[in-house]
Amino acid sequence: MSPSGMGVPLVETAPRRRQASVRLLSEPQVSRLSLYRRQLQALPLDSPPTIHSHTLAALCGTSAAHVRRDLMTIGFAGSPVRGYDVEQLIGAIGRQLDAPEGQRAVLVGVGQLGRALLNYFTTRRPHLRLVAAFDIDPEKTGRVIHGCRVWPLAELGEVVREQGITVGVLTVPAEAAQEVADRMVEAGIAGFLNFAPVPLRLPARTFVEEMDITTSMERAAYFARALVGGGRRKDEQRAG
Amino acid sequence: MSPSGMGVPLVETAPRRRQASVRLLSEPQVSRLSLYRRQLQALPLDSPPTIHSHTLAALCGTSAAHVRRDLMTIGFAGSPVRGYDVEQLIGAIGRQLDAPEGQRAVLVGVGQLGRALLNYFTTRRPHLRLVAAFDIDPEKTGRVIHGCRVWPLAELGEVVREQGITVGVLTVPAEAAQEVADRMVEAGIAGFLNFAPVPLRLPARTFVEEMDITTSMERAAYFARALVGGGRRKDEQRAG
DNA sequence: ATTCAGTTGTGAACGGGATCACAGCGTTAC
DNA sequence: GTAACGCTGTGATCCCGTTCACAACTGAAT
Repeated sequence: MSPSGMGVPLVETAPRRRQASVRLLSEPQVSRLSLYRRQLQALPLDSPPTIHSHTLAALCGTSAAHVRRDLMTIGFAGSPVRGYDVEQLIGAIGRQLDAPEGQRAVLVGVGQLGRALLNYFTTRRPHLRLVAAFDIDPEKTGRVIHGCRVWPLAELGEVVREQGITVGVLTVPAEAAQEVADRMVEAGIAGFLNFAPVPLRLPARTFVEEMDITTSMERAAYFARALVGGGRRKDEQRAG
Repeated sequence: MSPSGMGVPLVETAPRRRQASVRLLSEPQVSRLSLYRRQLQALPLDSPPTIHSHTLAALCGTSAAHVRRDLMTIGFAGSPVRGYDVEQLIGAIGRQLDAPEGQRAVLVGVGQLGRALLNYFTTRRPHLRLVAAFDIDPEKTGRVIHGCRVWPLAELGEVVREQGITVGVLTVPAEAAQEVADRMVEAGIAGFLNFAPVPLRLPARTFVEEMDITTSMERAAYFARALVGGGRRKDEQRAG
């Protein structure tokens, strides 16, 4: 589906996700920390001010050892009996994950999925906000969708540069994805959420989170089959 | 927030993704194979009938070694000079990933995101089809959205059981996710795509693909920052 | 004061996916 | 016919996230 057709160079390709030169946190760690924080923030008001690794693990579907290891990595200590201070932990995670000055994101491709995501994000946390949307269709531009103004695609570079935006959500058709992504990189976007069903080929010092729904669906289907069908063929054994 | 509030049991938790007792393919392998197939099917009509590992790797953003290893795993051989036969490879991948009789999926939660996903999938491949949607809101039920009928949530069990559906997409609010998921499991669904921002706690012999958009966004933001900001602090070195 | 239950912090071991490197071989060119 | 190129198939290796296991410690109970 690449626009360049079959003219794919024969050079050996690099793995699709580049890492930071100095990587404080691993990818899964960032995911888990993000989840820890969200679960902690959603705790009822009358819950105790501290929480055990057990409990947090249960809330997040991980193991206690995992939680302890992650908190150790970010240098957050707890009390052997009381556990971890919830408020302070939320702060510590924020200090790791969030830019002190906050970060802004744009969304490109205001189709149905794009609109759904705008809805998802515009009312979200202040440290990471979707501040603009873009589309090539003149019918869609100018409007404000869920509190987010839709600009013509042509102005992407200007808006992104002016506001120092670093994160981008791609919800354009597959054919347009690579080209649009290139323009976003050029404008200064370094972190991508790619919902287009095409792997992006981007320069190093760029991070792409592939949100390939079709592939995810096929994974779910495959393992659904492997789990229920496969279990009948072979002696059942607890996962572990 | 888990409906059970703080009453989380103190038992040690298991890792959140259970594996098949006999696992033919690993999770990343299934993802890649799914992608290989899609890219192969999207090849222009005038492309050669065979393809090299190099080329396929470039199309999919992986390495040639990776491609060869994956195809070796599914027992598909190529010619040392011509490469892999495209048609046959597509067939071989299908034989691994697809159920011979096809698989059906349902979607629960016909909000904006749910509708966008319905749009995405109803016109898709025959081997994995979204055949029904469910919602608790009487206003939404009865209608047909993108060729997919919306049923009352109460009839979920019946429909899923009758049609032997094994895959489910969850696009309900966080508060409802766990409860709905439990009902889906009970009805026979074993593979989940969970878009609700809550980790699901499901029995073994069940597979959950967490599609946590918020977390993914925070990941993208974190690494965007680590890549462009972190590189200035430390000596730049190629990712490797 | 002292004991004890239960939790944290962390070195060490484990496991598995990614990558390397090269032998083997089919195809083409001459 | 023969040589040589370049791709495939795969054992071996590497690397890193996960898990284990236990010492150290804290606070409560007595």
